[in-house]
Amino acid sequence: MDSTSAIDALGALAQEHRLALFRLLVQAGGNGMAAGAIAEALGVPNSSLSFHLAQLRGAGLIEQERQHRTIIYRANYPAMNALVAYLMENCCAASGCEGDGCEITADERETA
Amino acid sequence: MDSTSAIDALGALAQEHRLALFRLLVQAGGNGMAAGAIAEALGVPNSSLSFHLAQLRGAGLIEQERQHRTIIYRANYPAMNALVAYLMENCCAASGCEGDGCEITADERETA
DNA sequence: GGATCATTTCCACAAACTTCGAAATGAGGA
DNA sequence: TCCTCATTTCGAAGTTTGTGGAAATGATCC
Repeated sequence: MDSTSAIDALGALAQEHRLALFRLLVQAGGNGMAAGAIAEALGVPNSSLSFHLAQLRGAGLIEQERQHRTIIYRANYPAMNALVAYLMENCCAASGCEGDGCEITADERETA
Repeated sequence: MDSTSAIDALGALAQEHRLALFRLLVQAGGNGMAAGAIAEALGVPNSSLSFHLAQLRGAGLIEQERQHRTIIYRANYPAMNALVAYLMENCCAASGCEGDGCEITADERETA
C-alpha cells in the first residue's frame, strides 16, 4: 500500500458515521448487509448513507454486490489488513516501538 | 481507545503533509525533531507546519518539548499502538479475518 | 406495460479544513 | 535592556466535506 491509498483509507474511516458503518459491516461478516438495513441500523437518511458508502468504496474498504433488488455491502478485509500493515510499518519502522501490540519483526518490516 | 479518539487520530493522519510528518517523526525516533527542521525537510511553510503539528498534537499522536530556543516534536508511540490495536479490533472482532498480518488472538481481543 | 420497491444522483447550503503571509510571542545572548 | 532567532497566532481566501429532500435510476412482480 502506498501513502496515497493509506490517506484515502484513513480519511474514509475518519468520520463518525463511516467508522460505525465499517464496524457494522465487519460484524456482519461474509453475509454483508443491504444498504437499507444499514441506513436503518445507523439511523442515517438514505441519501447520506449512500454518500458515505461511496466514500468507503472509493477508498477500497468495502465492496458491493447486487442481489435481486437490494445491494449488499461487505467489508473488504484484505484492504483493511493492508492499512493496518501500513500503519504498523510507519509506527515501528525505524526505532524503538517494542511491546504494546506492535511486535512486527525486522523481516516483516522489509517485505511490507 | 474509544471511537471518538480513533476518529481524531485517523483524521489527523488522513492528510498528505501530516502523514509525511508523522512518518518523519517515527523515523527520527526518540531524539525527535525541531519544528524548523521538520518544515525544511517537508518543504512546508512554517505557519502551515505549525497548523499540522497542532492537529497531530490535538489527536495525541505527537508530543512537544521545549529545548532552549527550539521546540522538539516526538511521535507518541503508545498512542499509535492504541490506534492500530483499535483498528485490529474492528477488523477482526467478529468474523473471518485470519492471515494477512491480522493475527490478533482472542485473548488480546478481549483486553484491547 | 405499469406499479412498486431499493438505492443512487442531483442540488444547494452550512461547516470544517488547508494554505500562507504578516504580526505577535517567548527564550537566549550581548 | 535590546536584539535576534524559533515558533506560533491571526486573518483572509479558496477548497473540501457532510447533510438531506426531491427526483431519477434500475430491478422485480403482476
